[in-house]
Amino acid sequence: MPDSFDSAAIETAEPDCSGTADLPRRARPAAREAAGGSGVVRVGARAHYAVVAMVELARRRCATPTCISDIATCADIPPAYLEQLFRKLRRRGLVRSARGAAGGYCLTRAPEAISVADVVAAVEGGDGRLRGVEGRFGCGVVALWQAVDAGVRDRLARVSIADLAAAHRDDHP
Amino acid sequence: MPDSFDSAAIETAEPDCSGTADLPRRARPAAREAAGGSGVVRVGARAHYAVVAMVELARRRCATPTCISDIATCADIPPAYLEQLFRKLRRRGLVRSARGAAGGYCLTRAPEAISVADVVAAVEGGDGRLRGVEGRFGCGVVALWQAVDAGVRDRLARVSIADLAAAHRDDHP
DNA sequence: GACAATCTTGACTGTTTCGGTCGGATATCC
DNA sequence: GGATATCCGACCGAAACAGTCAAGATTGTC
Repeated sequence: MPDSFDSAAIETAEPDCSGTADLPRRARPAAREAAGGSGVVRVGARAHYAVVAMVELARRRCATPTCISDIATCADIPPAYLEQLFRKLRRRGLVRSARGAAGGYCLTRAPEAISVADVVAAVEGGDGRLRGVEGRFGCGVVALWQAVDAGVRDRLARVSIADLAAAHRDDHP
Repeated sequence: MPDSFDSAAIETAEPDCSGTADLPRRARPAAREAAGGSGVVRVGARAHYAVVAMVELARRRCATPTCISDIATCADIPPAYLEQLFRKLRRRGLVRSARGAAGGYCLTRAPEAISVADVVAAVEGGDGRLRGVEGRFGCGVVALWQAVDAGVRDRLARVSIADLAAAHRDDHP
């Protein structure tokens, strides 16, 4: 992992990834929003779900495809919602799908070759650069926003799904 | 300016800050949203307006307070909207207000002592840390989001309103 | 003191985004 | 052919966002 973001500072709540198939799915916290503390960085459920799902997919070896409900129950993500996320991931060529019985998804590349930036861009519809504020009054201000965004994009591009999977394995050995 | 975010790469569209008091105010682009290119950094109108307004306030020397309509017309911000932004800035102690005729706002501290992070936090209601995703499944993922957010906050804390005002002066000498 | 300029406050509105769901169609394995 | 999966689009409620409005309070100026 290039940058050391200390994952040791986070409390480890073991997700109990096997016997929670029939917990009250409606009673879970509906809004899992993540508005930013900085007021500029905002990680929504979409991006978070997508990255977690990809990490989960990386943990399973790609011999046989993994179905959505597996990952959904394991990572506690609404299956129907995860489905439409995987659709976007597939359209971006990050996962491959197998239809029909015993179907599912698996990564198209090695997890080392998939960056978090890739995943987020796929699911957020990120077409690239910072939109909306370009070329307006306060050029210096706009330049700042763009520089910040570029920095974040650069950072996310340097972290791979494999990195996160390894960190996850360190937390839950 | 600590970090060099190249403001020279931005085209300079002179805002013509004097004779535009009566342009068709309703006909301007209504939605000035700024969703992020990285999918994680999002600068909305609130934060952008607030920073621009503070820079504009820093450009005027604080001998006499500046009224909202001045800044609003100059920076092309809806006055009524700017007003409620200044309210939040005042509650955070970033600006001081003078009521009555010939009233207005001015900075409470030197612009060198006000960071962009201060302004954004004031106007976004940012109470500090990244909310929402803490302590959930995918600890490594959460740690990444938090690290990114901390990096951005740190960067914004290192850029002062005076820095931006100077950059603006360089663009429009 | 009247007047005008300005801040102060809260409520209000219309649009967009977000998180999530639903129903059906299609493909594949047993 | 049935069970199991992906696929697809439409739909929904709630929240956030950008912006407006209509009062009232306060002060300088004439």
